[in-house]
Amino acid sequence: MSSHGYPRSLRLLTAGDYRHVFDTAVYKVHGKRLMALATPNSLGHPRLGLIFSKKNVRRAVDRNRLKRLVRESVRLQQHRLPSVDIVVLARRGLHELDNEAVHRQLHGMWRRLDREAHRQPAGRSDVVDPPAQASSGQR
RNA sequence: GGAGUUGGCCAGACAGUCGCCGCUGCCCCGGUCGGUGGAUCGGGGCGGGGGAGGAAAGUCCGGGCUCCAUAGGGCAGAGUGCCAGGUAACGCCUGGGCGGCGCGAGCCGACGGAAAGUGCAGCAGAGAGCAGACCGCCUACGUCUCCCGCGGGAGGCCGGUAAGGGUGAAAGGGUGCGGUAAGAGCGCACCGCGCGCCUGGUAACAGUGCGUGGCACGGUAAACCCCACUCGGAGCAAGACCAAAUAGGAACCCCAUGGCGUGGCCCGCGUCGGGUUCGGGUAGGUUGCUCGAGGAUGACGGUGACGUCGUCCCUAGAGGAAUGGCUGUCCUCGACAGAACCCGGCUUAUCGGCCGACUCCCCCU
Repeated sequence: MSSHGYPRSLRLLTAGDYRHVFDTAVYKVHGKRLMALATPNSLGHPRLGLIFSKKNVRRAVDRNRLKRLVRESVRLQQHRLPSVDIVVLARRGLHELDNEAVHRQLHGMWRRLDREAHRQPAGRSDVVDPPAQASSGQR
C-alpha cells in the first residue's frame, strides 16, 4: 500500500462521478490557468478526473501532455492528499506553460486543497453518500 | 567541385528510476461448477515481451464492414471529363498524346462539345460579331463648277479602299509577287487552316502523304447548356449481446375468517393484495476491435502502375481515454505534430540528416 501506482481506483470513471463533484463542489482551488473542484469521499484516498476541452487546449498533443502531467502529480502525491474527488479543469493558454511550471502549479494547488480540507473538515452529510449512489440519484 | 531535377529512407540516442494499457509464464486469494490433482470468472504479486505517425491532421474523394431501404426503369440532384491501362474502387497511379515553361534532367495543365440553342464582354475605340471609314490612301466610273494651249489640271458631290496609323486582351490568316485609281485571296507561289481520303497507331493523335475549298467556323462551357460515363441512404455514438434499481405492462397461480414487513415466537405496530414467470428497456457492462485489398523477401510476366506463384513474419488496441514523468551523459541541440472500426489516395504542416539515379557548368587527366 506504500506504492505510488495509479490504478483505476484513483480515477473518476463515470459521468455520475463527475456530476457529483460539480453538484457539490465543496472545495475550489485556483492555479495559473488551472482550476480544481473537489468534494470529499469516503474511500480513504483521492480520485482524479480531468476536463481539458478542445476549446481551451487546441492541439491533441498538448492535451495529452498536460493530462499526463496532472496524473503524474496526483500519482506521486496521493498520500499527501485528503480523501476527496477532484476534477481538474484547464483554462485557456495552459499549453504555453512548460512541464516544470505545470508541476509547480499543481504542487501549490494540492497544498492549498489539503489546508482547506483540514480547516473545514466536512463532517456533515456530504461524506456519507458514496458517489456511486449519488450518481443514481441525479436522474 | 558548384548549381539543379527526381525517387526513396530516418524522425535525437543511451542509462537509471517511478508509473500506465494489452498479451503471456508462474504463484496467491475469493466466487461458481465439479468434487481431493480439474474447469471457469474476478482480483493481486513477481517475471518476460509489445505499445503512435509520415503525415496519426484536414475530413476532400474512393472502398470494405454494419444497419435501413430496394421488382424494374425514368426524372431530379451531385460528380467526373484527351486516350489506353492498373485497381476492390477512385476525383488516385502508370504509360502515351496534345499544349505551355525550362539550355537540360524535368515540371505544369477541369485538356469533351462554341458549323443544337440561350446568354455575357468594363474601359478605350470610327467599328466587337453575318463588323467598321477617325486619321490616311484613291477619285478610275457617274455628275457638277472653275482654269487652260479641245489633251489635261484644281475642287465638290456620289463614292471606293481594311495595305498603313491609332484603340484594345481580341480588329476576320502570314510572307512575297502580280494586279489596281487606290486597294483587297482579286489572282498566283509557299506556309498555315478547314473538309474528305489514305497511311501509321488499340486509341487520343500524327504524317515533306493524296485530293479539295480562297479560307474562317472569333472568345467565353470553374455562364446556362449539350454529350458520355458514375452514383440508394446513413454511419462504429453503425450494429449485436448481457442487464441492476425504480416506475409501469402481460400471463398464470394463491388468498381475501387474509397476505407482506418488523421479530426466535406471540401480542403489538406499520402496510396493502401476494407470489412466480415473461417481454420491452435506462444506468452500467460485454462485443464490434484488429490477420488485413497485411508486411518482408525471392522468382516469373509487363516499358510501367501492377499481377501471379513460393517461403517467412504477426507488428498498438485505449475508451474520461495507455504509449509517460523525473534524473544523468553525449551529439549534429531535436520540426510538424497524438491512433479511436479498418484500408487505398489526395491535400495541408514540417528542424534537419542520409542514400540512389539523372541534367547543366567549371577544373584535372
